[in-house]
Amino acid sequence: MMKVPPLSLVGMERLPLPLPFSPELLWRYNPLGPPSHHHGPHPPNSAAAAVFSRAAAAAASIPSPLAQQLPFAYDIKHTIPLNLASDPRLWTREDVMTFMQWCEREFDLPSFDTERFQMNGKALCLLTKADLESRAPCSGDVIHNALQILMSSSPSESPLTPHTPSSHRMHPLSGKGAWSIADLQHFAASQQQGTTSVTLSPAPSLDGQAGSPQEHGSANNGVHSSSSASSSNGSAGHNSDDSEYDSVGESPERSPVNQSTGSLSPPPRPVSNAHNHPHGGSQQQQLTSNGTNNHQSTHLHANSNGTTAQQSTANLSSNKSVSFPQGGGGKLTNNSNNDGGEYNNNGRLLWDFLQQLLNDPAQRYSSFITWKNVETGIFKIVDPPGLARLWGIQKNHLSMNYDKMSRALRYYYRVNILRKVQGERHCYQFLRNPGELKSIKNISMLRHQNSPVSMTVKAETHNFGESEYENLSMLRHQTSPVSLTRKSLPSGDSVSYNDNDYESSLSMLRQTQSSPMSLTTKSSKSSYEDHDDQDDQPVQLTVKMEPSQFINDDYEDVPTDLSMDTTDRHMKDKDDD
DNA sequence: AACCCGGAAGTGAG
DNA sequence: TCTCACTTCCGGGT
Repeated sequence: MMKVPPLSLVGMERLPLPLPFSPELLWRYNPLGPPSHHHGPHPPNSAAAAVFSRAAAAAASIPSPLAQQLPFAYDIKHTIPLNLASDPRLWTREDVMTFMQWCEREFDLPSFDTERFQMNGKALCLLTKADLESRAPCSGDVIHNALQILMSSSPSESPLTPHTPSSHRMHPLSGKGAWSIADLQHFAASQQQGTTSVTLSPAPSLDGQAGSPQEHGSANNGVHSSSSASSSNGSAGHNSDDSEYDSVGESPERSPVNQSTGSLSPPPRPVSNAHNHPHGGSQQQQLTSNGTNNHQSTHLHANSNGTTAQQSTANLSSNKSVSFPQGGGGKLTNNSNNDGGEYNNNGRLLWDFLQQLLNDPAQRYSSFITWKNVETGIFKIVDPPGLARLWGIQKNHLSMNYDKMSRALRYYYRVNILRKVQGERHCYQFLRNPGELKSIKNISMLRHQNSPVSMTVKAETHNFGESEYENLSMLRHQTSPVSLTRKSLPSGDSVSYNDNDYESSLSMLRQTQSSPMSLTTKSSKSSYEDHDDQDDQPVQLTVKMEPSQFINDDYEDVPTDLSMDTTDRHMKDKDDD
């Protein structure tokens, strides 16, 4: 198994985006990459600003320990006004102003619109480069790079710095607002250096929100709604420091990563809200320092030298706001402390990862993956190789490609998390909403509920109207504990589920509900690879149901005049032809 | 050639 | 040791 293949992240240039997972991810990589970037002190003049920018970018791409080796990084750190803390995240609003004015002088930058930088240092650091550039068009990149260097040289916040559990819980964005391309490249380089393997810690997804076909249609009105949903959660995510974020004039401009990680990585929250409150007021981050949850799942990371983080605690403890109790490094936290008992998989699962990309408030990943119809959960992988690379990074499988990733996607067919949108390349459809998925302890359980194929709806992507969708949604809800399975169609058998089939299926459902069938659990090597025993049956409708979940009345409401064509997934291509 | 499919075996984390 | 959620590889189809 090639986890770290000899490939670089060539092509990551096309990924000028922060990944939606926590920048702490980078910490896991040993900072053993050669300090190839070495730049002299930046010239303190405007002509050198570009050089500075480039140098800073290079420096910023280097993990903190390396950055600290850079004269440049050293310089800027010691050139900023003395009254400024070396860690910009500790700055007050006034400090930010001081810094901005210093930058103006130091780099001969145009005057800033101070109104646009009415924020504290932490908020400033949360701004992405794009954010900064939008606020300071001619100098945002410089500011960004300067901040990156300062942050990088601040031990506690270095993405690559080993850290204590407490540091681990810093605000996901505080360390590094985003993965720069350089980050990725450096990461790849460090991987090639034979540094240790890593476990990535993605940001958690937002639950039960956008992209969930089953979410009440009103909950998501397209991209923007998902964005707003995330945003609302995002603000919720900044618990202890909300007041400070207030200083950020335009919260939407806050770093999307920040938003996504903050909002998408809700610590423990009541499960009941996952479904009922798409916008999850419940997702208010319980970020108090009591955080037993936090510590529970946090890890102590050691770098290659075996040293554990030690230097960060001071900073972090002094900066209360950064403690962001997220499921410790993104472990699948089945934290018993979790009131709701939901699993916070933190984007570790593919579906969650995709949801995070899709629901990115700033839509920064739309060049990789985008909703085609958020109402129905249909999305398109715009850049399959790119997305696969992102996923590979997320999982530390750098040899990931679309072929492999799509195989993982196909496993979701069986558990009715996804289906393929027929006839459209790279188009898939979520069949379950994230909240629902998160409430499921493990996906394999779904196969017992919806095993291999439930009534799969052949939806027309473009005209899958909301009403129709609602029907489908309802149908899926109703049939959630039930699956209709037909397997092993003989070749040439073109029988498909037409409306009549669907009717008969419903009929079966209604019948079986009065005589519930018990679930049979099989163990198999591959959790998704269960097979029913009827494989030899030409056409076999199997109804599996979970009596306890079966509600009679629900099926009374199932529309019988669905205008959609229902078909068995297994039939798809044959039928289409 | 790219995409899509699903079987089979393997992997790493929990 | 077992399960889970993939990952990897593959042969076959479109």
